Amino acid sequence: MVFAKVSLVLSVYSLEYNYMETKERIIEGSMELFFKYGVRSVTMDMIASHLGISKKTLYENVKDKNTLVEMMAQHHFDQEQHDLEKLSNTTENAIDEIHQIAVQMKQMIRQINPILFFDIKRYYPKVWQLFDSQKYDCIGGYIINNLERGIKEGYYRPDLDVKVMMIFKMNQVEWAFDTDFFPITEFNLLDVQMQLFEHFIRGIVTKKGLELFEKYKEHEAN
Amino acid sequence: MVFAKVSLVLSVYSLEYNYMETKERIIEGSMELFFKYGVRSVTMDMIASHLGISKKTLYENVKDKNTLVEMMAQHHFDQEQHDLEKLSNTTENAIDEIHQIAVQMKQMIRQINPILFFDIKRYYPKVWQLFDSQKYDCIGGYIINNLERGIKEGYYRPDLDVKVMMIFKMNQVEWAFDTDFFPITEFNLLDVQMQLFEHFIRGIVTKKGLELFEKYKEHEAN
DNA sequence: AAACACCAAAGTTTCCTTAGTTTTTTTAGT
DNA sequence: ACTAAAAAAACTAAGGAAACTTTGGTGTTT
Repeated sequence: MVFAKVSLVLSVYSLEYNYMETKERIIEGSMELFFKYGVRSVTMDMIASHLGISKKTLYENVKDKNTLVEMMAQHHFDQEQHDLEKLSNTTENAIDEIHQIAVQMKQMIRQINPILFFDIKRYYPKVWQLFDSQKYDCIGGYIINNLERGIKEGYYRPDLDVKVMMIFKMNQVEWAFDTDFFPITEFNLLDVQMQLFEHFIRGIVTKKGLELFEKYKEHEAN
Repeated sequence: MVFAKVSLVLSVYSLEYNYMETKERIIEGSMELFFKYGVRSVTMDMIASHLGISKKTLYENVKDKNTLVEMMAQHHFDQEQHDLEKLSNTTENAIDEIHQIAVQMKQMIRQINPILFFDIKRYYPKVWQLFDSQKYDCIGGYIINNLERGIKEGYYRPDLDVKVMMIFKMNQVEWAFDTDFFPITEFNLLDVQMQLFEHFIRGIVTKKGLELFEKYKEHEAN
């Protein structure tokens, strides 16, 4: 009787194992490898092997490597966006919010081998461009909202041109990922980004905002 | 009249008994083969043959191979849990208990071909994930109880963060099964796990606890 | 800068095995 | 003898492993 119950539960669970699952698995699995080793050094054979499927099956689900990289990047971008959107509703103020953005960026940079950005930019320039424009639409809008929120709350300087600041910030992030300026062998990507992020914040806050920011920084250090 | 009634009851009873018996046999029988040869190399034909039933009968009781792997894993997990729960009531103290856990783990590893874990993780990732979360709920809780018991009895250090230790221990076990770190061709899985288990115990005990642990170790060597 | 050679990896194809299903044969019970 | 159930055998489709072909990135030479 009890045993039959368990068996029933497991049967229902098994039904989810279908087509969408395979594609999702492929994206997640390839993302793990790309994050760890970059794109160029991860072969399609490796991905198939990692997933326990044949190359044939992989190609039945994915047109080619280029498409896979796109899908992976889109997936990651969507996730990132989703995480950002959650912050608007769960943070107390603009400083808390921008501080959480920094924390999230830190986590992302920790789990991604910097060679990933290099590889995509160089070998998959279309993918790079695709997300370059999406970035301005989505994340850019998000930054503008945060800036406006901070101005309203009195934490950011009221004379900020929010559009200029948005463009500046987004270019700064991209610029700091550029290995021409900050060669990987000389600079720690995480350090560079965090340095520039703090610099940006310090440039936009009021006295009141700075005090609050220092508090959050202190809280994070403990 | 009465005779006809009894006969009906017995028929219903034996039908239920037969059904449960077959499914149980299938799980136990497939578990024997999976433990010995892993999952991938054990075919449904082999299982049917091993059990002396036809493939048709096998599929009348089990939806598909995926479901069978899940059922087998659940069955094994339940057994493991049951065995663990018995230890709380039959052991004299926390050291005795954790020592018995080590003994049980040793027995389990002895009877399982390591390729089983590899196969499930790679080819049945959903099954792997299913039991990953269950692990933290059940076995994690059990470890915390043992740690709290040991602290109360004076065998474990009172400043232990039991939650941190639980998560650490569970991740350690999983990590030691990872063939990326410990290739099967170079390492004996049992040795690795026992080494790490002893190291873990030595890290949590008081002086008093260590003396007692040494006693149990000595007793086991004889 | 262009041409060339090399070779690993992307992408494709082939052959085989196995999961799952169906049909045929055998067995057991009445 | 009859029938239902189970076993054995045959079948189909899908997926895996391996082999094969093509491509593109890189290095060398002119």
